[in-house]
Amino acid sequence: MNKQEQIQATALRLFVADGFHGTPTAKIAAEAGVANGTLFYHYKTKEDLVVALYNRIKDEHADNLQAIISRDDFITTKFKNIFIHSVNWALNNRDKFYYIQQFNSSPHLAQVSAETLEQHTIGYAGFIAEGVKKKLLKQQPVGLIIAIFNGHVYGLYQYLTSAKFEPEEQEKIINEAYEMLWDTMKYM
Amino acid sequence: MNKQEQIQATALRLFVADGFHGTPTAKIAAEAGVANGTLFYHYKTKEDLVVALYNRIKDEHADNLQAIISRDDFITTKFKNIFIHSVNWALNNRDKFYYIQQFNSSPHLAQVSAETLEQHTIGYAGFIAEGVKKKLLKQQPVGLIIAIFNGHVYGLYQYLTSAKFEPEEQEKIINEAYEMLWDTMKYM
Amino acid sequence: MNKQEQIQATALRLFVADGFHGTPTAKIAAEAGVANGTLFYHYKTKEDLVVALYNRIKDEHADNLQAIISRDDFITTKFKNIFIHSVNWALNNRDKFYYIQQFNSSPHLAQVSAETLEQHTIGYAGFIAEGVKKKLLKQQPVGLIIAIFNGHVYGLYQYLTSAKFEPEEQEKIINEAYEMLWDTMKYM
Amino acid sequence: MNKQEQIQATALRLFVADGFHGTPTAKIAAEAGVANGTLFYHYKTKEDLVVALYNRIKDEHADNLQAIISRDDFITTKFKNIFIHSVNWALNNRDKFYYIQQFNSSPHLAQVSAETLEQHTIGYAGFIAEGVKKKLLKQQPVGLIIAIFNGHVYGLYQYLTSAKFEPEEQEKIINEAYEMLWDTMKYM
DNA sequence: TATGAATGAGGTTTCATTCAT
DNA sequence: AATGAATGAAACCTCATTCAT
Repeated sequence: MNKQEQIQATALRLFVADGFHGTPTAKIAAEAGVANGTLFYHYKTKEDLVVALYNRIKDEHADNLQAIISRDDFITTKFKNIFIHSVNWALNNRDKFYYIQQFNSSPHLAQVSAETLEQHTIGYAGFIAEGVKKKLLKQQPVGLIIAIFNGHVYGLYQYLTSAKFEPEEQEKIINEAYEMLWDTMKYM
Repeated sequence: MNKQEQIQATALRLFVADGFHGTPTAKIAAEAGVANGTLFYHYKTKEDLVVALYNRIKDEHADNLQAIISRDDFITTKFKNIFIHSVNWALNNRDKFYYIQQFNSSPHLAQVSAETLEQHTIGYAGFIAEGVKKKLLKQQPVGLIIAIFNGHVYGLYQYLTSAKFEPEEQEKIINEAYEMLWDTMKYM
Repeated sequence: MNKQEQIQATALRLFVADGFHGTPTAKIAAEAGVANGTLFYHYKTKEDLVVALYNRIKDEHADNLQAIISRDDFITTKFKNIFIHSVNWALNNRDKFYYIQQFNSSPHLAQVSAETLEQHTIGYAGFIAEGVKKKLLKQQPVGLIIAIFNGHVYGLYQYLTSAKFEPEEQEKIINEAYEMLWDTMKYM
Repeated sequence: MNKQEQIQATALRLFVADGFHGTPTAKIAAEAGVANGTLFYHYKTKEDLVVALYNRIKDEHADNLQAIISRDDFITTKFKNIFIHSVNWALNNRDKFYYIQQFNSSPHLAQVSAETLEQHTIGYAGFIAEGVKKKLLKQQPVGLIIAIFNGHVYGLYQYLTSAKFEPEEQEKIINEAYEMLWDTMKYM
């Protein structure tokens, strides 16, 4: 892990624990084991670091989804896999998921160009559009379907993290939540 | 509007625009038209102001919902009304809705006692529990239903604010989204 | 002397001794006996302080000259008095005079509007124009005469400060330098 | 142009535009097209670069004057040539001339030994002394004459750079300013 | 109840300089 | 002779908070 990665990993941990503004750059540098100036050698400003971290996580998640979308499965299978994967990714990467939420409801979001934001959902949107076109999904705008899909993931995540569930229990809940989502999404 | 209210109204506007930490107390005071010290006369600390604002908005929203719940309607009607009202409230009070999100995904949340948080959903939870018991809603934990309900509201809100819709168009979308939600929630 | 004046007086002393950039704001505050933040309460930035100091000294000097110009003397007498006064002012306020030089040959000068700069010479320029018109001074552009006048003052100042002269000796040199200047300036 | 010269040329340009302290070494290196470390390979410190640049310019100017002084002309002709040349050099090398002013009114000046400073005027001073001795110039101390001479050059320069003059107009002004200077300097 | 000058701890950022390559 | 990543001291500035009025 090079210094840039050390900085990003430490920043993620601290941002999630204390918030963007609750985390001094000096603390990030210290805990990452680099000098104060090194952080600013790699990121022009603190804001730069915040945004870079966001983009990296988004990219990482988008790449994962892309891998699922590219697989040679039925659309309905893909749809389920995307849901299951998204929820599990969120649960297994709570810091990253929380960071994305935090970032999305902060003024930092304005620093990310609409273009960049769109690219994070591009493969995804194409896939949903196909599902709508083939009348496997409800005849609603792609944007609406994605938004509700994400809301569903978010709601389920909130529930699962509000208490401690056993692995099997958790799996069962996810599957049931998927059935509920499918009731919402399926054509007819 | 007295000075306290001026301060809260200004704080809300600025917090939403620039974030909690992007908004100095001095700026709030200046734009509220009061002296620097006045803010601290009414709120012991900045954090106090942040939390007081959160609680006031939450209370306001909870009171609205309670009014709907208390009406002498069928449960299913109430359910729909709550959804419609929640979405419309969010759309008509974007600053307040955004503020709640922002607050929820920030370390400030820890300042609010679990007790206080619970009180905001108490009437609401009872109503859902009744729906489950009477087999009008899916046989799932109340917490899960509420979480998914909120996720649905949130997803729809995101969609409706991602572009400019005409009033009638918006209303139509909300109704369709409600149908989708109902598909998820209804028993059988 | 209020805090603002303490800050300006200390800043002048330190800027002259160590230069603008060689003088930390923290040092100014400390030696002025005020808190660090107090400096920034009165001057938005360090640059602000630098410019305010410049303007105050310029104003002070311009007021002095104006007093001489306003006296009911012959123009030639005024001319001599202005020269003598300027040189003596420079010698008795070395810090201020040096500060002006330092400022004039620094990028800070660009922060002062042309308008402000002009106001510092306005009474002065009118007086020279009158002398030219009445054929007491050489028939040259007012700007050129002022520039050479200032150059002469500056040159004499440099000489007088290059070594230690006795008061009478100094007075004699100033008078002789005035005669030299007058040879340059007089009509015919 | 080798790397050292690139660095000096870039440094001059940037120092004049932004001041010594307004110009980071990193910027000099970048704009000179060399690596950060290269600057420090050639100059031990930034101060070293600043002083080296000063000395190089001073030497260059002194060499020019020496060439004029060495010519087999009448003293009065030399005197005029030195003045004309000095003004023209300043006008044609505004960056260098400005740099010298800036340096002279900065704490950097203290880094240059008195000895070095003297060497820059040595030939010059001898020539003036001769003029005084031969009663071609006023019977005043050499130092005073040089100081006023320089003040005159400086004043004229200020005037000529305060506005845009046509070449012929400029030449005429310089000649008239010379006549004014000569009125000051000439014996009787 | 309200003010606003004053505070000082602490934050982000800059930048001359070093050093392994 | 040249590089550029890394450094850390120190700079400027912000801002929540206090307090005498």
